[in-house]
Amino acid sequence: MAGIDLLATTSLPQRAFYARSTVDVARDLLGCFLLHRVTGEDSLVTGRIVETEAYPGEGDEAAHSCAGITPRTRVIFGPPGHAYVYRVYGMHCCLNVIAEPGGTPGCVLIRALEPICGIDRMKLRRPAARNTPDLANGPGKLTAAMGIGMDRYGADLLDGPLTIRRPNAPDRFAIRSSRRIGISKAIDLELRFFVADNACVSRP
DNA sequence: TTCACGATTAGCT
DNA sequence: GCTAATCGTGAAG
Repeated sequence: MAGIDLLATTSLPQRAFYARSTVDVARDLLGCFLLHRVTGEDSLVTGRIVETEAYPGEGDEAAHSCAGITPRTRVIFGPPGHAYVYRVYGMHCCLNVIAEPGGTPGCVLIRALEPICGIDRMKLRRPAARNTPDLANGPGKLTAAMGIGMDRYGADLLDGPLTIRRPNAPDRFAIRSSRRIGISKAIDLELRFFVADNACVSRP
């Protein structure tokens, strides 16, 4: 089974992996695997991260943490390696990974996944998807496919139902960058990173 | 209390 | 390419 193989060929990054610059974490998360044990389900759903965006908290007008510590953004100022989940447009959830040492804001938006395990359950949660790449090729799509909701706000990615694992022998792939998508401030910064020529990226 | 606005998606022209 | 759907958040009054 693919799930068992994944646990043998990948490992859980230490806290220090996340306590680095937001841009470094955003680039290094490409090719890593996101695993989720959905409440009420007995097996994991997993996907390979193929697209991310960096939101360095300091000096980035587009970052939510730019507003300072509020009930919604407090987790961004907390220890790294935790999940920042927020709701956009009143209907979709987006998943971020907290980066930088504790106290320094910074997070990485996970924008797209290549579905790996639990594809049948992803399809049930994403009836609008016409094919497998469409299941998680967008920030709102991947949280729906993976069953990730606001109940994962602040979840520790090193210990809990939501984890990220790195390949022990990373395969070589080209990384491309571009401007971030869907924002109106700091639009010139090239802080979006994605795997080149991957069918599951939200846009080439 | 009120109000404007999204780190989006799906469906239609 | 255009737009409706839909509501929490944060800033202003």
